[in-house]
Amino acid sequence: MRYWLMKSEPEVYGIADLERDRKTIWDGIRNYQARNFLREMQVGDLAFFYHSQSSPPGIAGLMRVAQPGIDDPTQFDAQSQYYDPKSSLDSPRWQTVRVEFVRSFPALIPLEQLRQTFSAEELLLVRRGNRLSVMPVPEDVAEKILAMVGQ
DNA sequence: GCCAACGTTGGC
DNA sequence: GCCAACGTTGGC
Repeated sequence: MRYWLMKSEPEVYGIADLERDRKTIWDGIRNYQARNFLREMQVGDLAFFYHSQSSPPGIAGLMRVAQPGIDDPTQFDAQSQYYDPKSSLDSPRWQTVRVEFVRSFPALIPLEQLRQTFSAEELLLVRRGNRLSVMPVPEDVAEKILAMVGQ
């Protein structure tokens, strides 16, 4: 099983929103490294839903990749804050995935706990200065995270 | 609100 | 291709 971690600000779109919607397009990623990870995703991959810019920040739940290889529609939308005039229908620049809700964790796993448990080598998230919003999580680390919430 | 750590842009 | 300036992310 392949695992990922994806960040979102719960004030903008949190795990509760995904639970309500069941599925969503993970749009608005405008960072090449994050986009490259999105391009690698396959149907059935699992992704931790991370709440950033919140108090405390941490992992709030789990989702599954339902449809990979989607051209992010917001790049073509001149009204969108994610509009990219350098992108075109002929050569879209930004790809993403549709994710589906799996579960909300009974309690958020705080970033602080993740820092105490994993090294920067094990989990990119806890690397100093890390700002990447989409990243892989090694399988053994993912299993330990799931064990923390008794899954 | 501050600021460290990046990523991007653009002049040269 | 270098690198200074600027913009953004995200923890605190």
